[in-house]
Amino acid sequence: MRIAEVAMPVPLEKAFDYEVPPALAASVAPGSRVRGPFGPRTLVGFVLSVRDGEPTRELKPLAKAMDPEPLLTAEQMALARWLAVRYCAPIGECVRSLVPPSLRSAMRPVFLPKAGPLPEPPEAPPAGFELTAGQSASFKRLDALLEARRYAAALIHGVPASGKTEVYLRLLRRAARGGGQALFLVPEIALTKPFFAEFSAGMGLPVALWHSGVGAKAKREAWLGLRAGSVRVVVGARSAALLPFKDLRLVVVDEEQDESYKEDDNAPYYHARDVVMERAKTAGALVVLGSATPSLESYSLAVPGGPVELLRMDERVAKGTPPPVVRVLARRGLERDCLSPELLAAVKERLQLREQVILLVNRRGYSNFVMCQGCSWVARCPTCAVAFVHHKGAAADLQDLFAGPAGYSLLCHHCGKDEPVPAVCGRCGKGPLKFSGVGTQKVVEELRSKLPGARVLRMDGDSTAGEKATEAGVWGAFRDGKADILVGTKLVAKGYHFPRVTLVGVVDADTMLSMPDFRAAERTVQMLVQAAGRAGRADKAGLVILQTAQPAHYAIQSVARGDYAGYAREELGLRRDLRYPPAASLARLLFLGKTEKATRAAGEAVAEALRAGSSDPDAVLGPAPGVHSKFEDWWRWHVLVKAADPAKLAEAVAAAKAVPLPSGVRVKVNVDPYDMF
DNA sequence: AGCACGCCGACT
DNA sequence: GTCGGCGTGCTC
Ligand SMILES: [Zn+2]
Ligand SMILES: [Zn+2]
Repeated sequence: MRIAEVAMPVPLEKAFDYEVPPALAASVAPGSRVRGPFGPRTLVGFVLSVRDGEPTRELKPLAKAMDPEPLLTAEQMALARWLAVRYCAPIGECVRSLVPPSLRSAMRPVFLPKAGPLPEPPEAPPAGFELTAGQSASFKRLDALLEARRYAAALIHGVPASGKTEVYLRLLRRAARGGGQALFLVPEIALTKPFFAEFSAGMGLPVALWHSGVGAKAKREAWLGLRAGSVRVVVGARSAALLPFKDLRLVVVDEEQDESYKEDDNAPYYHARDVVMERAKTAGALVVLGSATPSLESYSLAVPGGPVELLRMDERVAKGTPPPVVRVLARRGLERDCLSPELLAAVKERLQLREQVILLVNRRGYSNFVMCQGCSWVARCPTCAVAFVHHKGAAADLQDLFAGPAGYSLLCHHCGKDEPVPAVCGRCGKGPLKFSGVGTQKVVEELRSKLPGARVLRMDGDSTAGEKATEAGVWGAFRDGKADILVGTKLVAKGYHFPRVTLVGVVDADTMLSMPDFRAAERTVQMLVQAAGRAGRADKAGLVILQTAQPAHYAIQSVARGDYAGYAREELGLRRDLRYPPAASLARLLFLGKTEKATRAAGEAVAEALRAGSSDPDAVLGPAPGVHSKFEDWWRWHVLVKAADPAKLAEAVAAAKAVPLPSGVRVKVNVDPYDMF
């Protein structure tokens, strides 16, 4: 009997065997879209493999082959299997993620177009462009790697405005010659209409656009065109990493540290950078990663003799421009005002020059950390090294245990450790301790009183649906010069540039360093370097003034010295000691339930089972309530599992999935997560 | 995830 | 006496 192994679009680990009726045998192959009975209903799934043999159980026959040819390529089927293993995700969901919804379950057959005549990109770059020495050296090296037509990966570590984009453009154009295909990954936030228009014009041949907002028809056209090889260049956000290619030769990942490349909401929880590197290996293509602040994931691979080649671009294109300056203002945290006299003076000076200022303030809510105002010690979990969060008795039963004077306690959101609030500093034994950071409201009030007459806009950026419109209004008003100072929670906004901003003030770097997340320092460094790159103009150096009570912190020191390599070395050492990515593999098992009791019980049961069955119980952390302990009526608790490598992690995750959960509780498994809240 | 089957409460 | 609540279990 001919048997087809079929992945159905359900969140189940396994695939299902079906009998292939002789009439369908000719059109059922790996990658074929097929319809078959599934319990009481019928579903459209994808064939993983076909074999002849004796069934070990009674099989139902497939009802139909949907298309004349397999919709998915062999490479895509292999990719689906890789996704399922790498991210501990159900195979059906992995296959599903590779097909746009309009093609996934279409009842009409999908005909694959044949590639027509292929337009060639213009050989010569547009005139009037002289590359800098740094651009030229990077381009030459990368072009040689591209010409070799073998798998290779390179990381361009280039200061902001070093002209990485021009290097990408020339490489992409080269890759698209002779039938080749190229993928340009761009962070969601940078993928604007003007950007796409300029990029398409620069390429000199049709470019497909791919992101979540692209309509069904355009997606279908792009997907089929790439599959056939007639579409040669595609620019897209995260999900473009999952597109089909006929002859992939180059992938460029711009701003490779950008967290929008990680799918953190739905299975498969993939990282686009990992996906394109895997695909480039099979296709024999070149991957170029670019960043001013490389992720530790990439940077740790870009060592001499390592799998990624490091290229540096330290020189800015506009050579006359003075480099941005980062000034560290040490504060003790005792001050009543949140804006130091030095910062205020700098703001005043910029306003007199009719320039603009952005003051960055962290979002509040999860930023209630505990810091000593005497010695700047921060209360951190001894096992996780993550800042404790100062909680107003979250769970009633916890409150009973640790009813301090005011019913507060310290909670580690990684492992769930719960401690009474200390009376004195854990380092100097004195104090006083302070319990919260600064909010935008307070900064605005202070500006009003100390700089009367300055036009101030405030942006809290909770980015809820209702606030999207007002948010755009604020960014627009600031760009149009309707205010001098923007007090906000983020530095970049989709489609906005602020050439008149010459000063970025980071009001409270300590809050960012003390976010309850093992990546807090990495994010702080990236934000500060990006801020420095964004402030300033062609004729004027940008200035970043950051206020911190921890001027000696390794992250702050590295930024002040402009020593990213030093920072990365230090951080990587810590990640190794504490077994966090990229030095180890990490899974976040997020439990979602309608009642807190059941949700927590699920976490407890799984954590207990994992610890009992493991020779390394310290590798299991939690359960702990999420930083967002409840979202849209769902309670959230999580368990973290660490492992030396992905294979060991997969074993632990499999064991976790075998634990029966209380009814009404779901679990989401996120491997190497970025979202820890 | 769906979808059916199951066994207890309050309706015509 | 049935209609329907959603707990539990299975899907080749
Ligand atoms: Zn102290
Ligand atoms: Zn902890």
